[in-house]
Order: sequence, then C-alpha cells, then structure tokens
Amino acid sequence: MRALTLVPLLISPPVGRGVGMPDTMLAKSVRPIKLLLVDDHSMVRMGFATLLGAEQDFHVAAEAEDAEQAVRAYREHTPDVTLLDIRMPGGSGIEALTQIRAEFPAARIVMLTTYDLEEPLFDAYDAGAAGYLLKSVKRAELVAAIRLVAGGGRCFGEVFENRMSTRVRRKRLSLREAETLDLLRRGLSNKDIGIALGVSENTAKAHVKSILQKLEVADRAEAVAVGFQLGLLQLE
Amino acid sequence: MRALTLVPLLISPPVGRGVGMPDTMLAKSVRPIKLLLVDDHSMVRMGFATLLGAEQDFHVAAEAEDAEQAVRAYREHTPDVTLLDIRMPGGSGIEALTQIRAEFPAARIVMLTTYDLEEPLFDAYDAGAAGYLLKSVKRAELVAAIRLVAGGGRCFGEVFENRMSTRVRRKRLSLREAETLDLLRRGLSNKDIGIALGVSENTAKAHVKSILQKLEVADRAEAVAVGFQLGLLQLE
DNA sequence: CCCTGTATTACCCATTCGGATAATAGCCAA
DNA sequence: TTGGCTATTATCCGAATGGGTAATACAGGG
Repeated sequence: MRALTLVPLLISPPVGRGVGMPDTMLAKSVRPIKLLLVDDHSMVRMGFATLLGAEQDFHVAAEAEDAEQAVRAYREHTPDVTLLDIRMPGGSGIEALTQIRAEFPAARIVMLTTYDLEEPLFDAYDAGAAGYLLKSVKRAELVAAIRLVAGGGRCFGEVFENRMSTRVRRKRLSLREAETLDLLRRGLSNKDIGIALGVSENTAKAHVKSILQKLEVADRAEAVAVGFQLGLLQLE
Repeated sequence: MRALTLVPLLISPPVGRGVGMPDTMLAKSVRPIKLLLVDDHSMVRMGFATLLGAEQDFHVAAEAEDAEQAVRAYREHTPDVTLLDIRMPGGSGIEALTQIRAEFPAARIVMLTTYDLEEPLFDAYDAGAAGYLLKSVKRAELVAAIRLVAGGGRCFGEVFENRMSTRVRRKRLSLREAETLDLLRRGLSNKDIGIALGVSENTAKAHVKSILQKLEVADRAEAVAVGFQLGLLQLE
C-alpha cells in the first residue's frame, strides 16, 4: 500500500524545483521563514544556525537537542520549517516527527540524516516528513530545499530515488520479525528466541526463515548485517 | 603491550588539567593556537569554526573535508592542533592521522567521533592521537581540551576510561580474523570463506571459532552485531 | 633460545540451521 | 465474502555450525 502512493512522488516534484523558482522571490520580500533546528550535537546546530542565519529571509527562531525539547519548541514557536535530525539519544527523530504532525498536521518538517539508510527514510515518509536530506548537503541545496518546503513543496533528494528501487522489491518486516531480528543480533538460538517471545521453537524458526527471505540474505549473520545497513538495527 | 603503556596515562594527565592551568594563560598572551579542522560535513566544520573562532587565542587556519585534503592542509599550514573526524568517505580519519604523524611526529591531533566505539579509539591511540572526543562535547570541554593538547597534553575523555576496562579482557582480532568477520557479515558459509581466503574449510572454521571466542559471542550473527558495535565493521 | 600468538590443517560429534511443505486461525481490505 | 498477510504450530531432512582436541610451522618479543 505504500509503494503505490510513493511512486508518483518521484516524478512530480512540486513546481519550483529547478533553476528559476518563483517561490523564492515571493518569500524573500514578504516575511522571513521561521526555522526550528533540532540536533543533539551543538556543533551541528551551530553550523546550521550560522549558515542559515546568513540568509536574509531566514530566521532561526529556536533550537532543540532532543525529541522532547523539539516538540515543546515547536508548540512554542510554530516555525515555518523544522530541521530535524533522525538519530538522537532518547527518542528518535521519527518519534518527534510523528508527535508534532499529530498536533500540527500542517507542520513542514525536513529530516536530516548522516547515513543513507532506507528504513528511517520510509518511516519519515510515512510519518509525513516534507523532506529528507543527508547532512552532507551543500549549502545551496539546503537553502533551496528549505525555501521549497516553506512554499509547501516536498524534497526527498537523491537519497530517496536511490533507495526507492531496492525497497519496492524488499518487503518490510512484520512486528514479530523485527523483534526476532533483534534477538538474532543478540546471538539467541531459535529455541531461545521461542522462549523469549513466548512461542514454540518452530514458530521462532518460521520468523527467522521469513526474515531471511524478506531481507534476501543467506543466514542470520548476514541478516544482522543488513539489519544495520537498512537501519532496522541500531548501535546501542 | 598496549595495556601496559595505557594505564599510567589514565592517572597522569599532564600538568594543567584542572582548575587553574598556567598553560592557558601562557598561550593566551603569546600567539594564537593555529587550528586545522577536518570533517566531511560542511555544517559541522562551520559549527566548529564559529565556535572556536570566538576564542581570542584560537585561529582556524584551514579546513579539509577528507583524508587527502587533511594531509595536504597539514603540510601547508602545520597547525598547532588538528581536529580530525574519524569517519569520512574515502580513507578514514585514522589513515589521515597515521600519515600526518609519519611526516610530522610532533603533530598534535585530536580525533572526533560521533559514536563511542572502542576499535577506532584504540586505533587512534596506537596511531599517536593526542586526544579523542565525542562530537557531543560541550563547548567549554572542547576549548579546554584544545588548550591542553596545544600545551603538549593528551586528552582521552570519559570515552576512553569507559571503554578501557572492557578492552583489556577482550582480545584484538588478528588480520585473518578481521577478514573472516567481514565475510561473515556477507553471509558466507565456512566453506565459502575458505574459498574466498584461499584456505581449507577447516581453517575458515578455526578463524570463525577464534572470532567467537575473542568477541565472547554465541554465534556468527552476534559476532556481526558486536563487530558493528565495536567499530570493527562499518556501514557501507 | 624459549614462549606466545598467528595461521594452517584435520577429525569427531552433538546441536543447530535453513529449506520445503502444510495446516489453522485471526485480521483487514477490496 | 474472499483473498492476502500475519502469526502460529509441526514434521522431515540434509547441510552447516560450534565445541573439543591436536598437530605443524613460522614469526617476533623477551
């Protein structure tokens, strides 16, 4: 059900994505775009603040360093565009995104990430992110993306297009399978997985088998590796 | 051989690590500390530059965004202190560190990292880093660390102490074992590992067995997970 | 020179794994 | 209601895995 709604987006970026975009000029002379920056690293926030503050029509209204602060800051400032880091200690950026969008369905939020993993990308898309960018974006690209999003557009960069094709064929893990994968990484045998999940060993085997199929891997070791690769598993 | 030389460092930070440090004052009135910043993310560089540039006795002489540029920039500017990101595309920070230290044995280089993984920490130590800090360090801490290092001190923060104890008992993987671990993550069977390494299946089994012992894990799946956890394996 | 660690190979054996197949039941959407 | 997905369980079976033990060879540090 997701794949179906995703495809059209790839071929229909909102008007203004390109060389001469009228939205930019409109925004420039009216009122500054109010921004909220969320990242757990103060260095990164400072970098963004410095970079974006240099634009005349941008105004960094607030910063936050975790999911909770992000939600509170949003309520207080209701920014035009929010830049939200995906991975933060204590509640991921996806959670913050979900929470903010629940309270403010019109919130325009651009997710930022260091690694090009596909799971968080799709989670972000599902949760209603307006954009998804790598932190390595060039200044001009970022500024353009923010203007685009402020104007109601969406911006899922190269990342999106790169990862889309592989995801179409790769099926998503079910809840149970995700739990099982997390037990695999901990070195549990099928029997112990069964015990941990409160099911029979045979059921655990079935889940593992299903994981191997969906992830298209040869064994549990590769499943764990791909789990990290896709962002299904995270360092802890 | 490493553990022996490391321990004393923990209890003997160079003079001046504390409240009233004379080195700071010395440096302040003499000449600014020349800095080189290396990080592949322009946002991060900008953050550091903004933050450090605000200190009167700091001077950000140059920036670089990969290992190669870092080495060239070092040759050109011979900074007092270099801030070097550990993970960068195309040659890790460790390589840059090694190369610079080979040419300039007195180079004072502080490694910066996002994740608190133990392998790069020890690699950095072995390669002669003067410090090792998480990117999440507070401004004051970073500034103090740079002054300390500029004065000839070393600074391996909380990270170091936390990770040291676990590493003392956990033995390092041999070259062959590291190669084997990388094949495990790709889902190869013992037989295929043997073929890939040009050895017998029995030898491959022996390597795998040794990995499981050294990493103290139950099976290859957990070995892969711990491999990522320790920084022995990286996302690609 | 000896000891340690690495790399290599080999054999045995019980356990585990992964593939194939199949059946039941619940839930949700078309 | 029907079809599809998930979750559950089960059985069969050959292959792979992990543990134990042991031997050889080579290199490097003490």
